Amino acid sequence: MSVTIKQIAQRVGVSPATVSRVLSGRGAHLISESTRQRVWQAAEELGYQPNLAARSLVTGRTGVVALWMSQLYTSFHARVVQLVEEHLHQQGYDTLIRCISHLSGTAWHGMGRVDGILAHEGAVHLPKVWRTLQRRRVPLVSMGAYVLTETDHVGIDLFHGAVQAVQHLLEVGCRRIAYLVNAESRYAGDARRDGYDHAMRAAGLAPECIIAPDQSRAEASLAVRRYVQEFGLPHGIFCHNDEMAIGAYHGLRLLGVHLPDEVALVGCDGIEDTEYLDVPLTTIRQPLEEMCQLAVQFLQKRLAEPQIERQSAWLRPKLVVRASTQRR
Amino acid sequence: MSVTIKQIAQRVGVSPATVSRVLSGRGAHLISESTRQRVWQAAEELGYQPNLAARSLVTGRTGVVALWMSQLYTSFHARVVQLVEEHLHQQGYDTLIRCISHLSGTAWHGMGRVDGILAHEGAVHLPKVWRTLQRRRVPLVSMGAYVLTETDHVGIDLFHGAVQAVQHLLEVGCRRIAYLVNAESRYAGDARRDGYDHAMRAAGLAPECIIAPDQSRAEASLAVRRYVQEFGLPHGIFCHNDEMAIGAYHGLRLLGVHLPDEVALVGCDGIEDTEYLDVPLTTIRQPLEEMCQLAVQFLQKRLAEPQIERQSAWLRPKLVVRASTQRR
DNA sequence: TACTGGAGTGCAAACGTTTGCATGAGAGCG
DNA sequence: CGCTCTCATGCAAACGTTTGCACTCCAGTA
Repeated sequence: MSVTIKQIAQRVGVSPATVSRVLSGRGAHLISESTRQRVWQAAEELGYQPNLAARSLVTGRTGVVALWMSQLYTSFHARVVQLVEEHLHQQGYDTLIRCISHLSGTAWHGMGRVDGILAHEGAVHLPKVWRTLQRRRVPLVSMGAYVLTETDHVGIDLFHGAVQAVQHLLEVGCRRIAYLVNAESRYAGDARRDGYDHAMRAAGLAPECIIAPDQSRAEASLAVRRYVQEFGLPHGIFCHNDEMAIGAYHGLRLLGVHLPDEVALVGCDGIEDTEYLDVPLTTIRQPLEEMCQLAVQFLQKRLAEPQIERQSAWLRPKLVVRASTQRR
Repeated sequence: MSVTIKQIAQRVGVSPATVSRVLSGRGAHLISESTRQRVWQAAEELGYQPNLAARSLVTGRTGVVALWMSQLYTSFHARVVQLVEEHLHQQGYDTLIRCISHLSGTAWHGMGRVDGILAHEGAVHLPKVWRTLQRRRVPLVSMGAYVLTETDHVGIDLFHGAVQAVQHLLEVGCRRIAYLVNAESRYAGDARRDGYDHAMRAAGLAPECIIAPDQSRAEASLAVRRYVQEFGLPHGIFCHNDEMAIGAYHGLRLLGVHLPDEVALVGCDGIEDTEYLDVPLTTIRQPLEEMCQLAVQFLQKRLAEPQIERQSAWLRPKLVVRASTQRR
């Protein structure tokens, strides 16, 4: 059906081996200039496309990297996908995407399809999954705020991010500062939570939590309204992420609360949406460009030299001050 | 290095053919119950994982589908990716993602890696790309508002969407209604534009355009401000998409214009962000769930029976009325 | 008893590459 | 002329599956 190197070989009058050496690039320097040209031309004319399965079978490489995402709901995640895909593409890899949030089982058939895995956030933390990966020795880079330190990883230091957020709120005069978080993230060794607690205690203040059942805007909005009705208005709210911050913003608006004079609000992650609200939100921006680039770089290094020791980087997020914390 | 069917065959005391029949599932019914069990057990014990390259080589199938996205910036695109990945996963396929916006060249090496392609929006319209696909006879489903009708496709009828938007604006009393669009989309046979023009002329009104250099919020905001300063305030604005609508909202707010009393605003696509603004935006919601599901279904059908005739569906978007067009 | 048929299994040939090793032809040198 | 060395190429064995065909039993039937 499709064109093979044999057909090209026949047409040019050389052996398949020669054609392979020219077209795969691996042995092109061994072949004479004139033969090389004739092979390229024949390949062009016949519309040759290499059979990648056959190539993989013998080389053991696929040229594909899997990107495991813990979720894929928001523009934040879209941005990660975009950046990773872009960098992988530049390095000649294709990107296989796999979203963990709606998995039927833990077993993944397609591991043999990829040369390595980039895992964002918790995608890879399930002990069962992690053990499987270890057993099969799949090159893996974990990245994001919630990272697996047993393997190569690029972390975002959101402990520090949370500390910055709280300190900023203290500076603009807040004393009662609440932390808005979803029920799940509350316990999972969450660095934001730890940073918040740490900064509050350092300031001699009592931490308090507003807990929403999930990370959706709607639930965040609801949770904030309930909380305010029961416990009164805090001076400031630090939110687990920007999505929840937008929910909080929404909830406060429904209550007729004025930002930033009555409540100061800080989000986390740095998505574009918080910038376009009537009162743009102060946030902690994650350096996603750097993270994605570094993660791809780590993986590539690992693929080239499997035996090198563990690669690790921690990136600092940056406080971006906007109207939601700027009091007159 | 890794476990093969030969090793399993040896351990169980049968031929590789038998093992293959059991584990691939393709010939399992031919094999006796007891042998089948022994093979499964041995495979389990040895931690067998099939070599997918070898399998692909002989079957000609890969179990991977490519998703071509025209862009990947917004939550709208994230949602498409998520839905497609979910449906493909359910059908046993892995998803290879490829974003067209930052391509180095038109040639794609990895076509042989996939069984078929799902292309969202303009991803596949370049004549060169389209011809290549035709030549290679890659199963292809085009989907979105801007669709390739020469192949299987699931379209969103945004001509009708735009008509609904304009009619709605007319109903709430607008006469001067402008269309906010980016420079590129302006000419590309854009259905929104055509629908807008059609509805305006049907109402005996003159179309007018606000043109931004690109689809970004920032440029949309700027374009609207410039336009208003030069030509005065229209009664209503229909925006090419929600991102631009948010930009317009932002621009109008900077001008101190009040929504919806001074200007009524309608977006397009139906992303979540427009719902959480201080004045939630009326929009035209695309039925993405249905689109993605249908697209996957079409592709599957095509893969099962390559010779069937062209599959086509057109879905109607839905007007979602919110505060930005509800005058008191 | 001889024949038919089906159930269970094995043999061996693909599938399209890559690559270690061998080969042959010249060229350069003494 | 004979030797060595390099350059360009070919040979053939992998890589791990799947699958058409053939074979062997054994039970059922005439």
